[in-house]
Amino acid sequence: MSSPVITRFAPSPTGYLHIGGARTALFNWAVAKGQNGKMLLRIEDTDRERYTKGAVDAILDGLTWLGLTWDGDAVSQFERAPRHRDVAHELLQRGKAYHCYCTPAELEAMRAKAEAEKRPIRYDGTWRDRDPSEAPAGVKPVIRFRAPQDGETVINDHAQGRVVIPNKDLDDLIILRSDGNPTYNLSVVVDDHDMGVTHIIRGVDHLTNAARQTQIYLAMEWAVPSMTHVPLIHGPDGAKLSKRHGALGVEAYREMGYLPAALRNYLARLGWSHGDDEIFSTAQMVQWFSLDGIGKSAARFDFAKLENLNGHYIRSTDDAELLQHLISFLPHVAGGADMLAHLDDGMKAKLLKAMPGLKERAKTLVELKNSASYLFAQRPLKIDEKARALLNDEGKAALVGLLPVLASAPDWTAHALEEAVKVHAETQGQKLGKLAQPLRAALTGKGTSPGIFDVLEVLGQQESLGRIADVLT
RNA sequence: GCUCCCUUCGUCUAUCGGUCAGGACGGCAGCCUCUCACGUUGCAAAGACGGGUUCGAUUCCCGUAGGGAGCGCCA
Repeated sequence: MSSPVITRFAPSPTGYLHIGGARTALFNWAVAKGQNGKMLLRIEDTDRERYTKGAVDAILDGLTWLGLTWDGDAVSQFERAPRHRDVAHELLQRGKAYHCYCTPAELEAMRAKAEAEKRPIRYDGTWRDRDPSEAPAGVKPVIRFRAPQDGETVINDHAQGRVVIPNKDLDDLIILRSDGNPTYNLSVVVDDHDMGVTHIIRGVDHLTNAARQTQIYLAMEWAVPSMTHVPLIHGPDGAKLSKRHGALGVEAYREMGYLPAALRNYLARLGWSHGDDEIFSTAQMVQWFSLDGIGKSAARFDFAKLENLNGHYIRSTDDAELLQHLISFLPHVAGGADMLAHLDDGMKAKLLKAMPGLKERAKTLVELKNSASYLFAQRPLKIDEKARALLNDEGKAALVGLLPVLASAPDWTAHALEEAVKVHAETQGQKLGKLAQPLRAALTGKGTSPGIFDVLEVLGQQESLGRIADVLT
């Protein structure tokens, strides 16, 4: 019986779930699900100056929206500080750590000097072997880890391979601040150990930390977990993903109208692959997912591909389910609240009927919402004189003559109504569609059309339309 | 500056020494069509560069160039 797999996602509460973090969470989640293990959640909230409750909630909301569930309660790293302190002191007793009395000013000077002399910026070990009796009065010491100076530290990484870092390049890091609070690298090691984490999966930006953390594991004689450092996600221009690329947190993707399933699928394919498979269900992904499939190089975020994928998911989602997605999406988009206010049971039924036609041409929920807006539009619709002038009597007569045909249309979508017109036109040997075309162009300027349905409304046929509506509903 | 990592079509990627270097998005062209969309057919498009190893390198090794990450009493 092999030991259960325990992964963890450990974000710091920055106020949103970064898209890179979302992918990291997805990978952790997939590994845990696929191995029948657990994914734990730990909030790295030790920086109290930045901490806010809202920032934590944003992360939890993001994960929840994405459908990534965690096991047990979220662990607060801050609350575990006493335990971290204990370990720091144990390290002290083991001779693996020591007090350092350098002041921040001295350290700053040390760094400046090293930089000026173009030397690597590292702590010079002033207090590493100095007798504590020489400690200056009135200076609160920090505790530094006594890192090995010779040899090398090896990280056997599932994504990066065997990474070797010379120990001479790693200095004695502070593990306990002068105010008695632990620092990140210590806390992470202690927490991962105490939480029983077997697999650490995080961004490559932690690779150097992995080396320092490995040294701490070794000093405590703890088993080093399996490590996987996944490459970062870059913006479309190849630079680090940042604010100017628009979207940052997953809530932004939500607002842009992407479906969680589509985002999961897209994110999974960014840095990970399973042969030529592009579109797969989350269940399939979980089944296929393997740390070995993770690549080494950074990937650029491609909105066009995400959009294409999202369109696919919108089209293949069940109508009723898609309606639910749309409804829960509305509060997050401009103008959505207004639509939501008019969404009584009757409107829901109409929307549901219209869904087959609507979803075929929507790549995002925003587009779905916009194209559905004709159902909510204030009647009668407006038409300008220019457009009206373009309609000759022949065209009017032809369109009005279509009313009976429209009444027999199978559903409420503009598209379906147009199909009915088409069939009629073919049957009658008339090119009625051609008549509607110039009007549509005139109404819309260009681009998407309101459809025959709205065209008729514009023509002042509300009464007839009312009758059609009765027949249809 | 120092350490580590990366480099296949524009983008995401497949390939685990021998392939006409495959797929997807995007692009272009055609079909379908009253618009958009969907669908569909086809086309263009890649191994950064230079050395090795080998009968044979995209694949293994070294170097160069370019890119990225890290180097806090932040996480």
